[in-house]
Amino acid sequence: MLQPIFIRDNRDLTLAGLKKKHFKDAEQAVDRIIELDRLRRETQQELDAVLTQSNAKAKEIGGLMKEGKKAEAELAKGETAALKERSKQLEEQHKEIEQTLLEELVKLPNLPHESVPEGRTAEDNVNILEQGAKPVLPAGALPHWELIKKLGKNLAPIIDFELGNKITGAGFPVYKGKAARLQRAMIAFFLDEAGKAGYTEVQTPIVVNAESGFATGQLPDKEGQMYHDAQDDLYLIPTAEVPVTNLYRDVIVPEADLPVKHAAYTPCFRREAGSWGAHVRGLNRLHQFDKIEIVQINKPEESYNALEEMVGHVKGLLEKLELPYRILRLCGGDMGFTSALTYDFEVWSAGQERWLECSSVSNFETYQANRLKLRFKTADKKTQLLHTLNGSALALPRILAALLENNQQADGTVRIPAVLVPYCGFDVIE
RNA sequence: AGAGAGAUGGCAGAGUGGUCGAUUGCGACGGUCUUGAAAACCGUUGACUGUUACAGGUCCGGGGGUUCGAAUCCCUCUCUCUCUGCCA
Repeated sequence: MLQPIFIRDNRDLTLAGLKKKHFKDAEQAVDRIIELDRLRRETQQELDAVLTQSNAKAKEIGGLMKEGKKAEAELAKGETAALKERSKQLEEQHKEIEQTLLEELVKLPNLPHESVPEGRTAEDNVNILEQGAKPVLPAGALPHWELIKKLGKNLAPIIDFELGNKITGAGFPVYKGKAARLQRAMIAFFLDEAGKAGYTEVQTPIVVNAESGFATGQLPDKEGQMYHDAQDDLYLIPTAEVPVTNLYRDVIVPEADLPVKHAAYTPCFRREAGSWGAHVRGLNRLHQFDKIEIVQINKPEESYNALEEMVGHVKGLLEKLELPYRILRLCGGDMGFTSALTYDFEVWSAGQERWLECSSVSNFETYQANRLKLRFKTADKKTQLLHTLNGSALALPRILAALLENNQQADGTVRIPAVLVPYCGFDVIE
């Protein structure tokens, strides 16, 4: 959430940023916020003045009572009625204005960093790096949803969508045998790599309350994308970003503890309402998937270095997995609501001859921190909002798809990259 | 799930209607002393809002109420602890 004080001091900057994100009716929204903020302060000042008077009166009466001057005290009491009524009125007004202001603020997305390219759709994202050679597949190579049917011997298919349909529904596959083992291996590998890079592992709940959803920006913006348990008003997390970042809700972090770096493995749940189509076969889009997330909390002046460090970490993972990938700097129109700068990683899926998004690394600057009330104390003892960042390192299903497809061999088996062999205990899936 | 107790500043822990934003202890920070450190002593030490800066205002789990005045009384919600039940 943007701060009203920033918006009022930087109206043109705000408008330019919103335009880059293709936010509709920005001028109207911004001016309404500025006006509401002015009203809020005006009402606050008037209310404060009334409260000052009534506080003084109450003290005066207290003094009189102590001295036993009952008659005078009673007289003074009579003078408080008008003040009381006025303060009640103003308080109500103030509360209402504040509520409206919050509702309006919540509608504004984060402002993009200056390096964010102009553009409206994924077509306009800027390819900043392409790394690794696309493999040349043997004759008869298949996309993963075909390939899995031929793998697993008596367990075939090793990834079973039909079984998932039976016990839950579409988008909830069942992994069997070496597919299950390979996923477990990747989880351990990714967590170990994060640990080596200084990220402290955490295990958090995977259902969260509405406050948590609000603080990281999923609510109210993405309400319909999360599974919701109405009975207890809890949400299944769409990403570990939500619980991990919320560990620091309402926290003033000692400067010496910065940067905070965490890694977490969790299942992720996404309703993906209305996004099913021809391109989402197999593992390409699921309602439940596993992901290792890295999260950083850092001082404003350090956060873009941290972002680069996170990008470097994800690059390292893909290179160790021997997967060709590219990095895109997302354009204003394609970025997330809460992000100031996002890099997407896409892995080459040779069986489909497509790029698949497998990681998204973002700096949210103070947008989440403002909602989280996540701050630190500067050397001159001022409290200041921190910056939050996160990235996938990595999301499993599309990595799994790429591993299966890219490593198909002429004999129909799949080779496992060397780095995972110690983790899974086999070097080929047949 | 049933019965009872509780929720106060970084922590511990006072405060049951009137200068209480809150006694005290610990911790932290600054200073004196010391070759240095410890000890001792002195001082400082919450957040939000607001102002050019003061001032002012709000916050004692959340919300509501009583009162001229609430950390203190009432209602309600949430959470925690103890006992009983159930249970991976």
